[in-house]
Amino acid sequence: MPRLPETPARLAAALLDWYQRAKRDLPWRGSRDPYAIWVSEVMLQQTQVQTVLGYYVRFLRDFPTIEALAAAELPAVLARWSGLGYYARARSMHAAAKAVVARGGFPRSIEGLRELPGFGPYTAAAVGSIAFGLPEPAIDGNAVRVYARLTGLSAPRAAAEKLLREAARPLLAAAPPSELNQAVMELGATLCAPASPACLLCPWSAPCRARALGLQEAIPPPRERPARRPMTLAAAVWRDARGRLLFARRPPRGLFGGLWELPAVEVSAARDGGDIAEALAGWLRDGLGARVAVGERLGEVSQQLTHRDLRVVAFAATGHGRARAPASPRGYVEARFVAAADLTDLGLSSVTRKLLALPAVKGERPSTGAVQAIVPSR
DNA sequence: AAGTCGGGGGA
DNA sequence: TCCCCAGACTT
Repeated sequence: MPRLPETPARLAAALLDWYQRAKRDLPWRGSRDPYAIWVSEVMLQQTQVQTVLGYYVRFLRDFPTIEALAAAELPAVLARWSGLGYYARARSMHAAAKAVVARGGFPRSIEGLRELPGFGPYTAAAVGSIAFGLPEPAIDGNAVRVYARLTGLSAPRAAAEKLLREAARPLLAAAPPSELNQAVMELGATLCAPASPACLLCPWSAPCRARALGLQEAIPPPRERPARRPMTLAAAVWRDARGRLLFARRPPRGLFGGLWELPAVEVSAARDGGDIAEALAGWLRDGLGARVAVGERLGEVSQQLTHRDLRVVAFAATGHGRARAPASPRGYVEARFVAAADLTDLGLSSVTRKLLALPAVKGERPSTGAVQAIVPSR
């Protein structure tokens, strides 16, 4: 069990003195609104401050209160989340907003908060301490690094989290919980960095056990991460006579759950050009029941995910006669043709935005005649 | 306990 | 290219 190297009172005093001088001015700092604090905590999960800033301001502008969020439709919420990633966060937040409004306000205990969708150990502690002053250590990636170095604990992150939460608990009784938790995370985000920590500026450098041992760069050990597997998709760029593009909505769970995208099918990564087009043609016929031909290859985009190396190849699809959106697209919940002006209302992933930005996709016009039809292979 | 789930910043 | 980011949820 890791132990604090100093009295909680002294550690807290040194940290808070530094925090008052060094803290960054961020939009959610100083807000007393539990809803605004909660929104920031959810957006900041696995996401750096810099990335969140713009999303946070726009989200609170469109959903200024928890009542507004609870009353909104999920597609509008996903549209505001578009590009931020980990879309389950938006789905959970919407569900939790409904629950909070229904019960007349946030629970005021850690256990109560933990019952809300999307409230794990960290988020419950962060919202509980910052909004309600509950003395619960908020253990995020920054806090693990700071506390592990302070106490000299060298253990894998999963095990370290629980141990450090208990080791840090006395600190939360020695200072205002809101300030203390935020100060630890600020320290981890600005000075106590994963590599090359700025120990000379750190308020805890004197008591820091890792520094005393010269192990500040070795603690905590790097996280094991799974290999990225390649994944190749073929996407159809299919316009109706009015130039609207066909989009399909993915099922609510799983990768890109609930988002809209150009209808696509996964193909073997080993296939190249012609083969991918053939696979797409077969899927358009069998999976969409679409009477279309696959035409020109319009380009490709790629996107690195945590565990996947995503590559999407876009092909023009050309219909015979009047275009009609498929009623039951395989692998999707629904499909419809969407005008360019209406795209801002849809939750789109970043890779879909990249596809739409391809010159050959943007510039493609409704086709009027001859296409290079590709006969699906059996 | 291990996988899954996005996307980007910074070295 | 690699590591990580104010993690949660499923299996």
